[in-house]
Amino acid sequence: MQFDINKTAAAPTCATQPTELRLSADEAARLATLAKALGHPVRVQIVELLSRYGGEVCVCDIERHFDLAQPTISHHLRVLREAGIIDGEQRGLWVHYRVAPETLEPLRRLLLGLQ
Amino acid sequence: MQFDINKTAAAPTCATQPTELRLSADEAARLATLAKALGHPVRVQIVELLSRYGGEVCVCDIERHFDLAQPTISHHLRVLREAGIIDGEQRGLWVHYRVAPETLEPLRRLLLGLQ
DNA sequence: CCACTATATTGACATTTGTCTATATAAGGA
DNA sequence: TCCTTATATAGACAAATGTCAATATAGTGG
Repeated sequence: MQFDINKTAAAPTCATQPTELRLSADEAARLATLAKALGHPVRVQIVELLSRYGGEVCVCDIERHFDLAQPTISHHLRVLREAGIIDGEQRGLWVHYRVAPETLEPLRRLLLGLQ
Repeated sequence: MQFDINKTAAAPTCATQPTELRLSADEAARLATLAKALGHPVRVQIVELLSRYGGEVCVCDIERHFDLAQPTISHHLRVLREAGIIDGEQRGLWVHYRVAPETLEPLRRLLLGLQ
């Protein structure tokens, strides 16, 4: 066995207090999922739009606002739906979407806490 | 020229009112950038942590909370920094990060509007 | 049952993201 | 000046994302 004869004096240590996480891994993952679902301009527009026309917005109307193929809009609606941020309801041939009001509450609380 | 003799009766149309976007493309893009930067559990944890220890958190401390290689943490800090959500300041060998309080305001307002 | 319409799904493909290892940079102390 | 440490950057690579064309699904009405 050898001594480490080249060992130098201990480096100065960082002066800050050690911190602790408050969010569980699950909470952080849930918040990240919500934020990620809002992380595209088209989805931001869709959610903002739905929020102002409570429950009465048809996919055929949403599509008009974007220069994107229909399956692309359908994809963005699915991302929001799977995150629980919006809900769709069939009405005859059409589907109407609305914002699910409770879903974004944890993210809202996070952002208010960061203030 | 031909008549379309197979033309059927007009389909029923969707009964909902046409809607309008309120966000400009730039506003939507900015909001999406902020949300996307928060769209990873590690970044959610980092921002929540920084918000509770205002301006006094060393990278060396942040790293301790995650089972990830140092460059990976550095990458997440960079994503948050480039979105303007956090700022870093060199302190000797160390770098301290803090939340930039104004940056997330537009996202906060969006979420409050969705309530 | 058949034709038509609105929306969703599938599959392909380029781009972006998250992670790592290796290396660079910059600050401090001997 | 040289060594050590903290953090950042570069590069590689697998996985996820955004887009489209093609197709499937489901509802309406003849």
